[in-house]
Amino acid sequence: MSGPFSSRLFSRRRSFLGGFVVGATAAGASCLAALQLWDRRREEPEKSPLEEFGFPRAGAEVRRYLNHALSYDQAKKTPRWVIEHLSKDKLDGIADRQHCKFKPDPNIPKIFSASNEDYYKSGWSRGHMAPAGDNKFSTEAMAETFYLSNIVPQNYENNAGFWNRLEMYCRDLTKKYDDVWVVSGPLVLPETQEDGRKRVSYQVIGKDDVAVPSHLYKVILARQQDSAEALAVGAFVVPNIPIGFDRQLPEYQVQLEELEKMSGLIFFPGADGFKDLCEEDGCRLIQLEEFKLYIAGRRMKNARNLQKVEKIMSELREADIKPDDYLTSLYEQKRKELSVETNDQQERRRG
DNA sequence: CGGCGTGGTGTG
DNA sequence: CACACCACGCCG
Repeated sequence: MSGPFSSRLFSRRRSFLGGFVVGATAAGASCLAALQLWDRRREEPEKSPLEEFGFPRAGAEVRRYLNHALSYDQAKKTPRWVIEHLSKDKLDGIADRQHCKFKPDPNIPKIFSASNEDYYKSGWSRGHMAPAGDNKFSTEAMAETFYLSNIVPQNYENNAGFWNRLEMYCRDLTKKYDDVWVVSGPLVLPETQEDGRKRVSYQVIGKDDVAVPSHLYKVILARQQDSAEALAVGAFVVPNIPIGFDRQLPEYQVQLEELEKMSGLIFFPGADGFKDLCEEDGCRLIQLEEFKLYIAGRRMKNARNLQKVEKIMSELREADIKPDDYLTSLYEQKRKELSVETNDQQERRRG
């Protein structure tokens, strides 16, 4: 009689895991490797001719990282979906993207992986699905978002503009809701041709043929703790092209079921009775002036000399944007700080 | 916040 | 000497 460790049971499990290591820890990896070796030895005598070379397999279904999980599309060399959890405390930290590098995900077999060269001079930027900025609490977690398994080819302007504003909006939701879950991913949607027929076609880039999505989607699920109110959900489909600041988020909202039909995914199978996020919240994205003020603030923090500091302020003036209190105080603080340094340098030079 | 390109240094 | 890599500076 076969016990719980019968080769049959292991065989099923192995095919589910696809032979790849699932999980982020080295300990888990070596443990699974040991199981696979043991499994293969046990299986050997029972193999039927059909099984000799193994059955086709999809590879790892789900990969888990510190603050996100994803399903990887081995043909397109991009994720199918990426899910992450946001909360106020996770957005607070000192992790710095300047020390991060885009690189192939070491957990994904090379033949199924994209490389940086695929993106280089392709005309497309490397767009995060789980954003780096959601992981300021941990340098490790932030570094993991730079794995190319979390990246899709994205229009530059879209990435820095509309998609960036959408990501900021998701982070902003944590001020209003205790828990926010975000699912992001690429789509290749059919287009109607001149003859009226519909066709799916998409560009691929680099020697690895990384698929360029026609659209990106986001599903946002928000929950208020200690509240009897239903979960709020919003689904959005965004074309992978430049989108100006005059565009608002509700213009890109779709019914959750519509997106499920397009993507082939059921997003939150365990939940129902959703309220509409945009009816609940308004779904207001940051406007151009606010955006430029924010950028100016970031630049001000990084400024290394007085010349840069003044340049930031004069550029705002040219754009006819009045600095807010935050930027003004940052400016004065920075100016004081840098002029002190200049004095120190002068003293050192003298003596 | 989101990205890119380049020039200097390290390496075989 | 050619190449890889990283720090830094640049842009929206």
